[in-house]
Amino acid sequence: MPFANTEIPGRFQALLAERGIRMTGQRRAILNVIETAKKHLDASQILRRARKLDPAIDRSTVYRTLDLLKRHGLIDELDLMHLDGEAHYYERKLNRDHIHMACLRCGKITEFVSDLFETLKVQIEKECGHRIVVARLEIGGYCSRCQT
Amino acid sequence: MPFANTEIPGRFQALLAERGIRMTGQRRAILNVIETAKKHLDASQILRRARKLDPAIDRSTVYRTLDLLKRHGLIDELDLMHLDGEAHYYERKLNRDHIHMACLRCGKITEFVSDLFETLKVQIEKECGHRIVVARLEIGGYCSRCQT
DNA sequence: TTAAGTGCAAATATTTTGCTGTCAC
DNA sequence: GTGACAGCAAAATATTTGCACTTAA
Repeated sequence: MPFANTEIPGRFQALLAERGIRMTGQRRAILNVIETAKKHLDASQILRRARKLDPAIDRSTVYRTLDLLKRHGLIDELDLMHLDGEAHYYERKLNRDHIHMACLRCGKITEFVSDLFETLKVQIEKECGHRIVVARLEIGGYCSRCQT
Repeated sequence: MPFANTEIPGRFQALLAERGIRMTGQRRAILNVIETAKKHLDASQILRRARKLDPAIDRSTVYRTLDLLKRHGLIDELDLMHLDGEAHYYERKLNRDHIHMACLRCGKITEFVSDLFETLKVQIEKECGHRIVVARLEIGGYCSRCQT
């Protein structure tokens, strides 16, 4: 197979290489899972999917890699209102923060970008003299389909 | 501004009584701790303080009471960017949501309210057709004293 | 070569649950 | 009196760590 999925040079790999971070098969698998995920995954789900690419991969490697990516600002950690247990969810950090809304009835997660949110962050930085590194706006409520 | 708490103690008790919730010595102790707290407390800290009022109180009673208060919308659960472990922090829910900003270096938590935040919530409700029950904006960054 | 990374097993941390006896109403 | 609540112990869930072996650079 000329193009195995581990060969897809994702953005993560390039960014980590730039910083001199060592690349391993396990990390490639985990990065691949996160980069191609179509929904928010928690550590267990990432482990399960990564094992399809590299069956021997260990749970602690997943946690260590998530920690690495967090420290390098490549992923965001979400709580999603703890709709389902206390696990954290992870997603690639994009240029723009987005807001997560969790439906308390059906569990659906809706994402949302907002200029007003960006303005709010700037206002906070100005008024408080804080430098914002990460901003997480999570909302719990009822989506349009679940309202009584 | 943080904990601008001008309300009379015992407000929780009154609100719970209104709803026909049974009042026990243990609950009174826990409510008292949360109502008089001057900083955000996690479950273990609440337990420790509540035991000064009622030494036999159990950890599971604390969790069950916190759950009760959450369900009745009397307290908010915070993560505070998981600055110190994975525990949750609790605070009385006030009329107005406030934003929590955690300094990633010194750990200081700063709170503030913002009209723009209120506007943003209204905008989200309108544009997405969601009904917001709880909105949590948590920010990690560096406070004015900790900036390099 | 060798520091960084990994697997494994055990430890920690946080929260939840089953059960039985107790107490607020 | 009775249904809600509490204490206890054990389980469940989520994450971290120590250590010896392996591997990327």
